[in-house]
Amino acid sequence: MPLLNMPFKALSDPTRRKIIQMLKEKDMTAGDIADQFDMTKPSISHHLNILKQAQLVIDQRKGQNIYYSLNTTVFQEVINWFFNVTDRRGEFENEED
Amino acid sequence: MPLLNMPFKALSDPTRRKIIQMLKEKDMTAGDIADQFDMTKPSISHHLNILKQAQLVIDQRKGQNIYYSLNTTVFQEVINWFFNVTDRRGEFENEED
DNA sequence: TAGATATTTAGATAAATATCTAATATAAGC
DNA sequence: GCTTATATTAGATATTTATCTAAATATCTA
Repeated sequence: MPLLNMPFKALSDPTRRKIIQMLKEKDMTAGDIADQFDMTKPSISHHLNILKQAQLVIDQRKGQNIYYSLNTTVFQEVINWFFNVTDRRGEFENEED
Repeated sequence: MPLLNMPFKALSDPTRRKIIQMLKEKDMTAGDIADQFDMTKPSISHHLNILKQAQLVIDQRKGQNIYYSLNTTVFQEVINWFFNVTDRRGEFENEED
């Protein structure tokens, strides 16, 4: 099954895209992330889990907090998919997906 | 509402991504597209409609056939979203979405 | 205009998704 | 060890989505 399916699915939700953009600025705890949304913590936790499964973010516990940060490697693969479609291409051919 | 939401949603489905990649190679009729999938024509028609609403494809009737082709302008905006996240950036800032 | 071909629209349904509340886990501090 | 703070897991529910069959629309041709 397509490697890129999970990241594409993960990025199809506006809340998750916003989380990505927040993490671009700085690493954040789950709680700090949740505070930025009009949504319960379990809901945000669910979104973070989907981002994590798609390998778009990494989590790391520090004491009571769990810090989330971006994992840009998968983004590169998604960008390559777009390059392939628009013919502008990255470094390597990518017939994936 | 985020301008990029529809294209992101549209691209979250593997069938639709495959259609995009087929259209990258050449313009195709709805029927020819449907033939490449193990799925009914109405289902493909539905997928084509979602791609059209997201402005990722354009359709044009020619006689009995309706030809679909890529509309790369919106792809560029999506790519810019990724550039913004990965800090590699396109030509303009894009705080959209 | 009747029949054939290409495609979409309508309506139904099963599966996936986003969200909530309540309960559980994990760590820190007294 | 108990209490508080942070975060996740479990379970329920409403909405969205992908898919199908059947019906409708549009175009061509004889």
